[in-house]
Amino acid sequence: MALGSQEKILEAAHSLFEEKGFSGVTMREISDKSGMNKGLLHYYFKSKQAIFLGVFKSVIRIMFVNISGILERTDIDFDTKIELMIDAYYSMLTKHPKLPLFVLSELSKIKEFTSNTEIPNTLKDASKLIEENLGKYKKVNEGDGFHFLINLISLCVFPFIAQPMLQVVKPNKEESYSDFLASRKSHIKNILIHAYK
Amino acid sequence: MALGSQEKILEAAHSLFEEKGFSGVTMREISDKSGMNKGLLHYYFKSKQAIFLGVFKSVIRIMFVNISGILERTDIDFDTKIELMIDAYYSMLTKHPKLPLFVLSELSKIKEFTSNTEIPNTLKDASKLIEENLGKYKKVNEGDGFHFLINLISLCVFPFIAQPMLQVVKPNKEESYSDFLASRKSHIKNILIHAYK
DNA sequence: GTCTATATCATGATAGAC
DNA sequence: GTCTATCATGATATAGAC
Repeated sequence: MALGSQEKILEAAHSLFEEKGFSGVTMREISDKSGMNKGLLHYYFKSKQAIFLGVFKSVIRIMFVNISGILERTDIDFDTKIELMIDAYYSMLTKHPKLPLFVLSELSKIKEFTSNTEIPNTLKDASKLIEENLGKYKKVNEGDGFHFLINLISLCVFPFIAQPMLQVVKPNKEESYSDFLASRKSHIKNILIHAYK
Repeated sequence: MALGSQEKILEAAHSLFEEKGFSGVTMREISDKSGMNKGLLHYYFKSKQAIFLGVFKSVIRIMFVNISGILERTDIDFDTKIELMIDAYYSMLTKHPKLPLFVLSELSKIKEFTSNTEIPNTLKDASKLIEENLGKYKKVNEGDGFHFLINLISLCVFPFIAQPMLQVVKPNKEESYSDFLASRKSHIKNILIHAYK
């Protein structure tokens, strides 16, 4: 798959921004990593912020695309839905372990140009699905649908974003941190299913 | 409490770094916010990194000081320990909601000068306490002590650091996000106590 | 200890040749 | 579309007067 110049720029920018954040990356670095001339960056994008926005929008989609699909399904029971959502998060996190920390970190810094972006709209779509799909399961108490979702996401995502800190604290050094993360998958399923039974 | 020049610099730097990250802050900003002359910054600290390191060390201490104390206690039972630890995290997070995201984000970027810092040592201290104190409770399965600790931290901390994203997704708009966070406190206690019973 | 002045370099962005 | 050259600015850091 031969990438066009614009794609090359976005791809290089993606990996750089994800690693160092918006203000930690220079146009020169994006130019070097993508192999594209510095002038070209400004031919395709009017500014550094514009490149960042392009990256950020695609990254948000990666974060939510699998999960939305599962939330929408009505042909499976509660326990299966839990399993599939955890699988979906793990699939995303295994492919893109640094992605959630990047998104959350940048989102907390962006104040000025939040309104310029379509980010909130992309997110808001998930909001209805939560209420509609989780609310009707008897095992979830009235109004606890959102708690449930947050619990699931917290238990899956946090150990990934806190890896740099937790792998230092981890007691059993014979087991690698990625093995530990993998072992958590069934652990999380058990906890959630028991907690809501 | 009159602050010395060095403290003024660190205090201003703390709030700026926490908000915008290492590379998002300039020496000029620290100078302006602290009211200290730009030249003075270099009189007290040899570089921007040195200021950052001073801030980072104090911030790590804030994150762990309360929790370590509770882990060390042997005069209380399992359920009480859960409650106190959640209270300790909530106390810390309410005072410093942006602190964990800042620490984790910077920690994931720091590669080069990790070894120069004492950060890992500060963290490693918590490691022993986990095994020694949680391992002897019968309710925790063999080897699940670390899982338990990660669950507790994930459920407490993640909703704070993901606030910019989750408050957009949140379905019940009548309830504020901080009210939701507060209501989670008892929710988390219930889940953890039930899950390990 | 505090300040001004300045050195040195890197930054994002533009203009214009090809 | 692609490239070079350059601008204007802002960055960290230093030297030295007071």
